[in-house]
Amino acid sequence: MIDTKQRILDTAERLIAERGYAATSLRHIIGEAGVNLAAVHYHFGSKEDLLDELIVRKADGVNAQRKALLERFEAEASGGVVPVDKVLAAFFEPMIEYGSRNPQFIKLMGRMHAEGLLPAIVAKHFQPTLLRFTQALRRAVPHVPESELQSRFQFMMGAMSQAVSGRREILLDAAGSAAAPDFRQTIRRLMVFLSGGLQAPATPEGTE
Amino acid sequence: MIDTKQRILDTAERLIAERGYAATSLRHIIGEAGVNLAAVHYHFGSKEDLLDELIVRKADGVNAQRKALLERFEAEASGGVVPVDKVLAAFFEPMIEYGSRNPQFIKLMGRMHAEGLLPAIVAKHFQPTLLRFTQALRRAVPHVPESELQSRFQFMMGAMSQAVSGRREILLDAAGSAAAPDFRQTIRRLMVFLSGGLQAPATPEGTE
DNA sequence: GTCTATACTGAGATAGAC
DNA sequence: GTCTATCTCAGTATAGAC
Repeated sequence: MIDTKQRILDTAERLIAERGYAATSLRHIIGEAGVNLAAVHYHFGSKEDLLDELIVRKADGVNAQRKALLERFEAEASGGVVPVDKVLAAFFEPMIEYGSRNPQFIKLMGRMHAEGLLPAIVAKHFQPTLLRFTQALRRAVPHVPESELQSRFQFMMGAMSQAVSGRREILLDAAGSAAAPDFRQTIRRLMVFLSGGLQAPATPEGTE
Repeated sequence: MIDTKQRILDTAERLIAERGYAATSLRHIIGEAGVNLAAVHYHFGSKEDLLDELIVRKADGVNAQRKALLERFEAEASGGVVPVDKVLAAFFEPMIEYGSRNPQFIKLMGRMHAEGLLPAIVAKHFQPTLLRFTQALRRAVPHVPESELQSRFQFMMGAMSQAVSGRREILLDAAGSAAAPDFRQTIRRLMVFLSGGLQAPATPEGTE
């Protein structure tokens, strides 16, 4: 059948979003998809490459929107500096939009984070977008030295990763465990948090 | 030999810090430790439980110091509120101290994060400490509603996780890749970043 | 160019002898 | 407490049918 590849992709995406990457064996995927084991390696080469394809087909659209939105803000600023909050909006709003309409994508990203796969994925597929945004941030917070800005960008990715994961288990807070906020609200909170963190004063060079 | 258990622990810690958890097979560990495969399961039950023991014997001291430092600050405030920066200091300074004298611990934590194991570990072994610190934070930033404070705590853990990992790969920044800052300096930067993020104004409830 | 059947290697786990 | 032997399941590789 000509749609073998597609069936593998769809089934893999669903199962990985539900159970996680490591916990989803290729044999499980091919069982549900009704294809042969070797077909996976024929079409994708390896389990890891299969995952890559999943991510790419989801992330490319979001990244394009991010870039477009940032460019619009830059055009509106016409030579001026796009403020931090707008840079953050350009980065996160497309994700909110996409995620709100595509809950499986959120679950998939959450799984990727939970298994420590997000950084590698980000490094592989988001690099050009991220470079674009560091440049914008550099202009938005000129009081922060380059080296520290890179650190803050790392922190930002870590916080985002945690936010996207949807995990609340870190604080199973016997006390007032409030209802879990939805994706949109969580990311909004993240943007406020990051805005505060990115604009903090520069850290003094500890020479002690 | 009675020190079989100890030899397994030491060898596992070293190998996992060097190569990562998933990449370190039990057969590799027992090879270097000179013990039998079944001994691992006899003493620890499973590979995962072995990891747990590694973490516990490292983390307990740090957590005790954190708690003691926070309590000292609270005593000094004598009924008043311990400011955010001091709460953060109580949390991170013991880690800086321990990490600076024990580089393998940092590598181990970095590996744990890189493989997505940190959140589970944190949830298992750091829960009481974390609860203690959320209470202190709640008093330090009373303008942030409980639900959002929990979100911010999640973000904080994510940022910390990323900082501890020592990864720079997210920004392999063809351009000015500054020299990697050392552990102490990175955590100091993290504290400044978090201070800004935690004290940000509350996020408006988007009802759109 | 697509797919199937089958085999290979290495992983964690376990039962039972000593 | 320790060790041998074995089990199950994973990802991967290949030979060959269509």
